[in-house]
Amino acid sequence: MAKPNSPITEHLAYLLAQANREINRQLELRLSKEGVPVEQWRILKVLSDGNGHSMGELADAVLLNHPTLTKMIDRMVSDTLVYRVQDPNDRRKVLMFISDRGKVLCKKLNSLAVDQEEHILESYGDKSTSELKRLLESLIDSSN
Amino acid sequence: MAKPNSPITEHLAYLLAQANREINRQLELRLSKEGVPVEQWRILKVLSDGNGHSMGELADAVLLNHPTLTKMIDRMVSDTLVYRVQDPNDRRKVLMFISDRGKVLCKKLNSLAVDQEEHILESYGDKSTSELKRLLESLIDSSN
DNA sequence: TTGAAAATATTGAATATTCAAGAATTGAAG
DNA sequence: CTTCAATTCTTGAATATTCAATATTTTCAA
Repeated sequence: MAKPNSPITEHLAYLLAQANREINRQLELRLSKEGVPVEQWRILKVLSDGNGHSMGELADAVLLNHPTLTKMIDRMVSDTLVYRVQDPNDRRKVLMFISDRGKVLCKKLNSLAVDQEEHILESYGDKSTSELKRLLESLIDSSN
Repeated sequence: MAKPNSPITEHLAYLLAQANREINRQLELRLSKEGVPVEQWRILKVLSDGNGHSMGELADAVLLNHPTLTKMIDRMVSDTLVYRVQDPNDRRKVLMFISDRGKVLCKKLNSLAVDQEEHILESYGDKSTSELKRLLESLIDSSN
């Protein structure tokens, strides 16, 4: 008998891509109110601990390749949202810091993002959301 | 008292992006054995039902914008994996079909993808995987 | 101490994606 | 019928991303 080839919509990789696309689209829509791409919000959020973060560290944290990050940071420096400082302990590294202007923007973006999370909680449910988060974390863990 | 700003790693949007990136990276790695990007595998898989699918339908199914799909299909036509036929019932539409060569390739890709799914099942577990799939489907549903 | 290898970030060329506009066809209202 | 709006797909220009190569600094073994 013929093996019924599972449709693409049943693959985990596809479901993840689809869910990610949809949620990201919604978030993008909100952040566009401030004219900021999702990646820049991530960068600002990571830097908003006030510490310096190297480019490599940042690239990992915000899920961008090094060259892509470099060019995005160039733009953000032009917009005076962040600034570069050479790491005094290891001069190969560049430490990124958030500016005051960046902090102000980040706050606005955070509340837009919180809006979205709340909207998800409403339509999707408290329980499902936290369970999904748990499973995603554990999937990520098990992939390393 | 200060509101502790939740780190980016706790946002659903971030967890989805991270999981998607990782799983996609793994799949990419396997499919690269045949030199095919993930999106092309999706296209072949959708077309492998043997029916004609319009570009709009395909774009939705494989999570690509229209112009991006058009250009990717151009490449696949050059590689004789798929071909275009004008829809006789609505001449605005183009129906895409998979070629014999495309079918052969798709089979090979399917087994590479199955390898990955099995690898995930092993390291992540049967139960978690099906539960995660269920939650993702329901998230996608609730977003429409 | 020196010199080769590793780590870090950036650059430039090649490639891919996106946005806005265009061409062709259909639908449907007057 | 005719015309105008909507649908479908493609194109070209602008933008963004990636790959490979480069420059700089550090590490570490000989």
